[in-house]
Amino acid sequence: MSNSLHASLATEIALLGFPRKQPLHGYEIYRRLNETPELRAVWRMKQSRLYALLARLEDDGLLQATQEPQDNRPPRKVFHLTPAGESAFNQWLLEPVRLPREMRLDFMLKLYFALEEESPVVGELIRRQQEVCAEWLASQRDKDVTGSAYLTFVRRYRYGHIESIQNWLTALANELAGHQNLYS
Amino acid sequence: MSNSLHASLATEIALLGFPRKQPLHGYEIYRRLNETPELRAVWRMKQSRLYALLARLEDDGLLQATQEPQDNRPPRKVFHLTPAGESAFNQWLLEPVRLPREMRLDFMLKLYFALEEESPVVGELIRRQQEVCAEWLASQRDKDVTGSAYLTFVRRYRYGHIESIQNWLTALANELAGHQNLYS
DNA sequence: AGAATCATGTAAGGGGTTACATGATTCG
DNA sequence: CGAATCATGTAACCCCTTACATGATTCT
Repeated sequence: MSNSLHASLATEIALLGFPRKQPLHGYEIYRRLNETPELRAVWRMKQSRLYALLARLEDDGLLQATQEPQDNRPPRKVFHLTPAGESAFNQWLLEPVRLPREMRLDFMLKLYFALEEESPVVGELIRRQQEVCAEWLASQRDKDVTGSAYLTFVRRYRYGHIESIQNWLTALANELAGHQNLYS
Repeated sequence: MSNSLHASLATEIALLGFPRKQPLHGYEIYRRLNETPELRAVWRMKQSRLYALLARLEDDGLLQATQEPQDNRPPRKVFHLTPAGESAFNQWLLEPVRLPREMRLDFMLKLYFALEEESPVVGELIRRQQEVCAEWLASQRDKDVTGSAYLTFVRRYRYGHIESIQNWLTALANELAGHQNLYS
């Protein structure tokens, strides 16, 4: 672990979701990322990029690696979460995104891993995101309504985007309240 | 102009919108960016970044600079569009964005400068963007509807976002059809 | 025999962010 | 007298993308 921590835009924390149940080596994480249709639909990454991110997470003390030698193959670097990694992941998982544009990737990743957790987790994530979403709408409303036609257009665009997020979250919450078989 | 052109994500082409009516020096462009409420609402930039972008546009042959000496001040670098710059800007202005997430910044910049042009321009931009938007919806519909609940959620999120863009574009087109006084 | 799989990376290049440099003038 | 304005940038740092490197094994 270097002493200057990477403040990181934090999307990469999602990678901790893979080795959190059992330790995994980099290549295995790569395969899961690329072979899980759910993940491929939202997050694509080149192999070299994945290795770079894993190295950074290790450098930040969230992952720890142990070498596992093999016959006739390069040795595997098996990653497991440190206590710091575990708590960073758990915090990330329930932390709503702070900007609408982060819904597309960051929130979808949270949702993916939250669905793998025990039942209260997804519900809590959605509830918190709904709160933040309501704040977005409120702060749009608070804005000076005067201004040029152009500013009105921009405001209306943002308002519409937030509303569509809100509706989606509501539908999501309703559906999850009824069902358990989420991967049917 | 260097011979290896910057392929550039092209948002910076928007900067050509400033010196396209009369030549301007960098500091003047900086002031307009930061003092126009319309622009501040969508695009914020540090001074050093602006100068770097202007240098790149010059390097790409879209701007040309002439020194204008002053008394007791550093000389101004006055930028004017080259023919290549003019055609790049005009093409950019009518070119719809290719991804929903580019609406927020890129499209809003196109809209801003399109509203400064002669009347057919905005209408044409919106029309073209509506076409692309319809393609987005169609390609969402074409996608395999089978898959996990998670994939259904993701698809619905995207669909909702595109619909909200579509509705906004429609309202915009209607409003612009009726009025001229856009900066009332 | 050639391609894909396994399993790691490094190197080069580009872009963005933040902080800092300079030095006169005008405003409060 | 200190702060903001005018008018340029440079330097250091980090991040991301793309291409390339290695070398054995198993599949077609």
